[in-house]
Amino acid sequence: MSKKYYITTPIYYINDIPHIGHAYTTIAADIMARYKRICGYDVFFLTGTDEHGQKVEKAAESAGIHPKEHADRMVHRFTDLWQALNVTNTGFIRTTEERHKKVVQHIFDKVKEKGDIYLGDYEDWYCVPCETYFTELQLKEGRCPDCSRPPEKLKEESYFFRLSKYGQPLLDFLEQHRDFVLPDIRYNEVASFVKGGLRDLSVSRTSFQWGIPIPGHERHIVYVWFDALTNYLTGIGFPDDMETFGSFWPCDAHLIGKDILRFHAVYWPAFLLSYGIEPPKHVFAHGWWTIEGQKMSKSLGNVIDPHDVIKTYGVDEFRFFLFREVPFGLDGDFSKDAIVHRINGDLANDFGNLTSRSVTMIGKFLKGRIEEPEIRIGADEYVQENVMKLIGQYEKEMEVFGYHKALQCAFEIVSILNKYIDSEAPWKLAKEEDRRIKTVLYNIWNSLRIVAVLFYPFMPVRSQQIWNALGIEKPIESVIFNDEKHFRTPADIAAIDKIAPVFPRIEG
RNA sequence: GGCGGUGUAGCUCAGAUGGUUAGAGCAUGCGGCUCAUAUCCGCAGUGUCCGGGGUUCAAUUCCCUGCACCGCCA
Repeated sequence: MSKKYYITTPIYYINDIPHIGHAYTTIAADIMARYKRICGYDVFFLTGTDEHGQKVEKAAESAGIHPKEHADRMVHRFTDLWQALNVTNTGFIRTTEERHKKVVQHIFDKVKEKGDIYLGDYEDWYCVPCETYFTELQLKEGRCPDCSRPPEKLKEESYFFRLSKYGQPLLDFLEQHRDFVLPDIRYNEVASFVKGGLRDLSVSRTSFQWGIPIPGHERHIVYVWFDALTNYLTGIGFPDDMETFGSFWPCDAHLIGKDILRFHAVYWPAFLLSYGIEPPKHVFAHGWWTIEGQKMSKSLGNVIDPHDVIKTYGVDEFRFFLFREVPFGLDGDFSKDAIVHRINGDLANDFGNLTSRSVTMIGKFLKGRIEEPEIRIGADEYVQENVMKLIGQYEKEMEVFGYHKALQCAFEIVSILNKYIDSEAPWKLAKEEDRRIKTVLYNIWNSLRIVAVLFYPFMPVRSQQIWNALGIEKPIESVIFNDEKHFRTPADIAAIDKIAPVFPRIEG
């Protein structure tokens, strides 16, 4: 049985227009999925859409259509984007699917039977003109924080999840799984929230109808998080296909934005503990992007459409930028200058130009053939040793979502190769008819082949182009990483000649 | 108000169980090469390592305190 890896993104709210934030999480998951695949894992990569709730109900109503139809119209915004971004998800879940409804109802029932869900009253402040609920604390001097009008107190019958009971179990779990919350700077946040005491959680609503009804009490609709989080179970076949489910659960990683950490790191494991399913292994919370130094917001009109970025700069360039520019987990700023700078500096000048000069030299000086080296000196060994060392570092970083550092390792190799070419000057060796030119270009060819693999999870299309330029025709996505980590004389490759720049400079 | 974090070169950041010249990338200046996408390589820098106090033979690194900013919670 092959090794299994299960990674997820959140399910995105169907009313949202996909932006850079959605793209960020999903690409992050895709990078890991691709990486794990070339490492030999059988990967389940799940994403999807959250399609229930009052806002969807209202949007559909004003459009004069059924909420499901509304969702059907909107879902393509996400699926189209994932296609455009070359995202290789293996599953896609919509919370309006029948299979999901069954799972939510099943879990709800069981947890209720166990006594962890009970019927009570949910009290909140409701601002009629704004049509929004607020908690006592959100009110400003007893008035609506948005419009300053006095809200009404509404009491609604609601089911509650006995979260209060899970404080200690959660603390125990956190204590035993110090790497449950990643990056570790977020761990304390979660632990102190739990230590602060947990209140029971309202998990149903009667104020709207668009959702999953509670069996036997259909006036009640399962409320957002209980419905949404359960998708991670539905997506891999729970409970009908327990064989698949059992092979992928516990989930290796839920990738999320830092805004929904509490739901994933506190509520979700609590639900699972109550039901009796092991919590996931890791929840990784990443940061937020600002745009040209400003918070992204509809009112500022600076929300970025990923399709536009792709059109202007290219898919791989976009994917690359997001993880090269900012350590994964921290906040970052997306700006035109920054992405152009990265493309020109890292990709065109360093990596792209390295590829060009290497390929041209192999074509010009060796007639496009890589042969077994006859002699080898210290400089040649230095390159091999460092490439090996950096591959090892890269692997370690990838294991812990250290994408930023993993890319640094790849660029360290690029830098070593540029220096190597400079110091060994193959064009001189060619003139002098020195046999060592074969050694130098052999090393360069091999290192570049490996670097392309290191870049592959981030830039699948460009990496393939580089492989092709190196005379390798097989699809890079089907490689076994372990087989590529060695220097070797290629047995069967196409003749190597010139290539057009893989990463053209952006002028202006 | 509580808890946690951050404050290091022009910019973005790394770093040391305390100890010789505190680092990287980018930006800047100078030099070199010509295989290459006017690309690459080398050299040169500059820093009161937030302020104050303490521990120590020795602190930017540990402790206390102040200031500033950020995150989570109330």
